[in-house]
Amino acid sequence: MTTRPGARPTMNDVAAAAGVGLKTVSRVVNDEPGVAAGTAERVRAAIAALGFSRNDSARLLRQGRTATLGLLLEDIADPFSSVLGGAVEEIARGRESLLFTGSSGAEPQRERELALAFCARRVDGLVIVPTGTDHRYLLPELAAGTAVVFVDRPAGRIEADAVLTDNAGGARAGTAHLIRHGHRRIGFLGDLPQLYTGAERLRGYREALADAGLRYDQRLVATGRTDQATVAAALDRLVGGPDPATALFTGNNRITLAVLRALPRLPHPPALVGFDDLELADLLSPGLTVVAQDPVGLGRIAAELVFRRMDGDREPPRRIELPTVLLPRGSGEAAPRTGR
Amino acid sequence: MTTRPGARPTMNDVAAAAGVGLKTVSRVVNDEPGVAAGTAERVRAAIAALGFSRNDSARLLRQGRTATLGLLLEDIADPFSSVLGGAVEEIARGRESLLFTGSSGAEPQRERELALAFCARRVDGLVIVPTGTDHRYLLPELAAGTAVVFVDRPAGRIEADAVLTDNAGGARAGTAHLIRHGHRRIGFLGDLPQLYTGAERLRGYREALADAGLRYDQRLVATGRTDQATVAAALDRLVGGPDPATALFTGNNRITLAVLRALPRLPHPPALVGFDDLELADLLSPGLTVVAQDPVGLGRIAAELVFRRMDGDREPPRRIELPTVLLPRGSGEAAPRTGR
DNA sequence: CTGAAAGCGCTTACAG
DNA sequence: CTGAAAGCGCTTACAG
Repeated sequence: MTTRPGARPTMNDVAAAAGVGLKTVSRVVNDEPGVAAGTAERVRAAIAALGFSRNDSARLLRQGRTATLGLLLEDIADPFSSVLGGAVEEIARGRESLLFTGSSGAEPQRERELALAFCARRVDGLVIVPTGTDHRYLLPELAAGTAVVFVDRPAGRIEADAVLTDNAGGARAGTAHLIRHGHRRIGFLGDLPQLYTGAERLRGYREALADAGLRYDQRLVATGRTDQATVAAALDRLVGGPDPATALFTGNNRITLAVLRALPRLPHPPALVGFDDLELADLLSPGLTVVAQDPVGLGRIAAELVFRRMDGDREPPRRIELPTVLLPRGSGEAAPRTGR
Repeated sequence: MTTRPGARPTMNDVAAAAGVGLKTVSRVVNDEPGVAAGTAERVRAAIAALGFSRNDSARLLRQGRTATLGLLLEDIADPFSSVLGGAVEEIARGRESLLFTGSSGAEPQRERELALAFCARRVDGLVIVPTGTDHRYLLPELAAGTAVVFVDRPAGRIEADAVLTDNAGGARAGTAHLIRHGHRRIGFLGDLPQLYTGAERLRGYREALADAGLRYDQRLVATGRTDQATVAAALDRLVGGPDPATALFTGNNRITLAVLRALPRLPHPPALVGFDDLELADLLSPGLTVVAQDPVGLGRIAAELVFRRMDGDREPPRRIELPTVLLPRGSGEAAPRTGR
């Protein structure tokens, strides 16, 4: 049976066609008990004849929930974001929840617009990789009972759940690894220290130096933009001069990639440990040694936490830190050239 | 002003607080003209005092649309899916549309469940990377006016828009590239030929052989599962024996990766061209020659098409094929060993 | 076993 | 300039 495009039959249409009340149709559609077999059969026939399917948006409006989670990433096209998102999706699936997904593109303004758009749709919960540093705009939503969990970076200026990587610990371990292999001049190439993860990783680097009794030398540290040209210039600075770096610790994936692309130009490539893993890292020569994060764990635990909050957990905001894993593959185990 | 958690003020609450009618609140909230300045001010004060924010789900129910697109990928965590999804997101953003996202995990059953769940929420349109081969379950939705566009693979058993890669052309070009470099024994490692993309790429491989007057030899073709062990075994078969392959064409990313991991074991690594690009492909040694697809283009064009349909385009279903690009980086330009 | 009425939070169509 | 009534497509609470 064909109806004109755009015209969907409703429960009312089914009720009329079957010659029953609206509520009886609702009972059949939702498999509620207490409908005579014959009545149910007529209703089902009408449903099939009209091609009826329940409008879940209307249903959920009446029920006062949306069975929907908002997932706000930095950039869905980025492997870290998408793997994290995949883990959130898997947990959400087990809870019969659909997912609104959006990317902030690292723009606080867009983060806010999207987060509030999700809330305006009345998502039951929000999992957010924040970009901005002031999340007071979410206070009314939190007060209204929306569950919000921050991932990868903590919330700014509000108290909220956060699931984070042990950034400082990871950077400390990666730097210590280079020190253990004989390096004393270790360069750090990182994000802007205004970014939470950037600052934490720099802190870990400094801690490792201090642990080993090495002094912190600002000339070995470059933080800023992560495009190829900027990183290449910073690299030249760190490995040039009278007392150059013999090893590098790179503070994130984009920087690691830029360094890898710039390394072939150098006569004496430094040892290298990168923060965060890359898909083909083991196939490079030498293999790329990294401090690996756990994006799956971040997403899974954040999603589990947001559902726990939705289930009524009213404990004070939690901060969970996931450990990193050092994966030695060759690039981080080279001895310093000057040490030979 | 704090309310008890879970209790959101509605327009009715605002109207009561401001001492005006419901419709006046609606006018102020939606910036409609025709409200006296003083009245509007009182309403805005009440909105601020109560912390009101409009429920867009309720609004959209009344308006008969959802301003939402459903995006069904194979696996959001996979780079191809996520890059394609990012392009869809960007187009959707320009149209003020939110995105429901889900992954079929290559399971037809799950694809169907998710697609129908999106439709039950009454998404305005659906962009779907199909896994199943029978999409008649979408006929009622299409009849009801939901815009549906298939990406990467065409729909099965229904007529619908499809935005595809020129799989056969790409595989043909990649294979011809190897032939041009002197190879006469070229192995093909591919997906199951039941999969659309797998079959098309095998077809392109055969066409290139025919173009060059080379005969098709089944002993040089392996199709099936794409896990490491299966691919490694197939590789051994193709490069072993009396008349081995001197070059390989790999039919997708997972296979290319598995081959790269297995290659170091071989005494005489064959030349290699892979279908689909990898992030670090240029940093391998030798660089990996690939036939690159355009996941951004696929997503963007599919999204533009779905919006055009939503805008009322009733032309017959379209099939759009995007070209591939051959990127020579070293692995595909090695001459055959036996030719030396 | 069945269904009429009210309501979820808004907008639409209309009247003053 | 303002607002009461009806309605979007369902469920809830209740009465028979």
